Amino acid sequence: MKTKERIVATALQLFNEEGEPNVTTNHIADEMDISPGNLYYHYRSKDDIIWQIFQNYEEKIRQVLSQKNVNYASLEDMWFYLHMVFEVIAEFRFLYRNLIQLMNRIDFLKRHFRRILAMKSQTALAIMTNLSEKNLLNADKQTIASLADQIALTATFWLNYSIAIYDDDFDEEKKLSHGIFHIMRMVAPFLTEKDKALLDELSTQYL
Amino acid sequence: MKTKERIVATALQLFNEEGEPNVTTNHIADEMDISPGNLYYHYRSKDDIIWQIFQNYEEKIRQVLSQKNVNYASLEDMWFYLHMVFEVIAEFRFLYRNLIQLMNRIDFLKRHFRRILAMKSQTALAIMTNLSEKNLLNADKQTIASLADQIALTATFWLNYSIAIYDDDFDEEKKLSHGIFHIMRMVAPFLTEKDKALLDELSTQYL
DNA sequence: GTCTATATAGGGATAGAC
DNA sequence: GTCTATCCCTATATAGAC
Repeated sequence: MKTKERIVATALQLFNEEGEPNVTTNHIADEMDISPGNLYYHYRSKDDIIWQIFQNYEEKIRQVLSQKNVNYASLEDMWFYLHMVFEVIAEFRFLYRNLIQLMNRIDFLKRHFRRILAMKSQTALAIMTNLSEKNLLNADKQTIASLADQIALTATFWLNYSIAIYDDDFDEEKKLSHGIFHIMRMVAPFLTEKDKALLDELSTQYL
Repeated sequence: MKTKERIVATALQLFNEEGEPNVTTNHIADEMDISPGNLYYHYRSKDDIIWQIFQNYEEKIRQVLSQKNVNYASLEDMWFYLHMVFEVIAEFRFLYRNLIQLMNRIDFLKRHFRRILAMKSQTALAIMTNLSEKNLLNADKQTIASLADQIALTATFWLNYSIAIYDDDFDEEKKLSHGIFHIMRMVAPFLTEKDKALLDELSTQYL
């Protein structure tokens, strides 16, 4: 791996572990065993590094959110969608932990994140509309629209919520699947009896 | 107002306006036309000021969340509850904007906020259980429990969500009532027809 | 209680040699 | 591309006079 890529990889790791405000450019250079000057040869500023990480994030999340090649036709598909979204969020969790501050500091990031958030909502809406048309989800348009927003909000802030509410050493992996179940339970009242049962079964298996 | 109180009041105002990380102790002193030295005579550190503000917040939110003197018996009561919660959140919104960072920095704050969050969930649960027993809310226990958590999560992060999603100059007041409606729409599918109609009416009035 | 002056520390970032 | 050395700036916090 080239130095330029290593900087981004190391920064991401440290940001996720320590929180972006607690990680200085010197820390990053130290961790990589390079000099601070070298780091600044590759990136003009700390925000430049963050911006590069964000672009990597954006590429990944867009792939998940573009519905082109997938036809969501069952509850499992929705499950799958949520799982992928939460995976990407976990990989770039520092972005979500300090979202407002980062958006205020880096204007590009604000605009791009806003668009991604809208996409999340739209994708959730598309999936549920699809399920509704297949009679797998029994809810009117208004309810579905409201659920879609709610799913986007919950996915975005679930990690913060679980940090706020659980003990610190609570297993990372569990937090994620807990979040997915949390969302599925919001949808549960509108599922068919068969899918409700499936969800209950999965609950006992995973939680 | 004594200087000690003015410091807290000014700090709260600046934190809310500029974001806590962007406000230094010098800014606070400047804004008050006192010297930085004087500020440090009254408070040992910046975190000490934040801790004092937090205690003021805690007192207010506990009053809202203690259900002792209120018997929630109608949809309007729930509305009222949400309104009061959102008011307090708005008054201390800087806490919510940088929640994770502040919790990591100030250990007391973490523990206390955790307890308050649990109370929010419990109060929402109590209200809805009450409504359910009066047949104003038609949902099973599992659904109600899930809704209660969802309400606590949404109330906590609604402000961040609206900052993330809306234009910056979007009216503060509207953001709040928008959040209340958002929560009410989550509950709507389980309301009586009469209350659903009431909600729709209020929607057209307020949004 | 309040001021002025200052210590201390650390972070972001650059210059110039190699 | 990489290093060393260093500059600049700002933030928290303290000392000591009034």
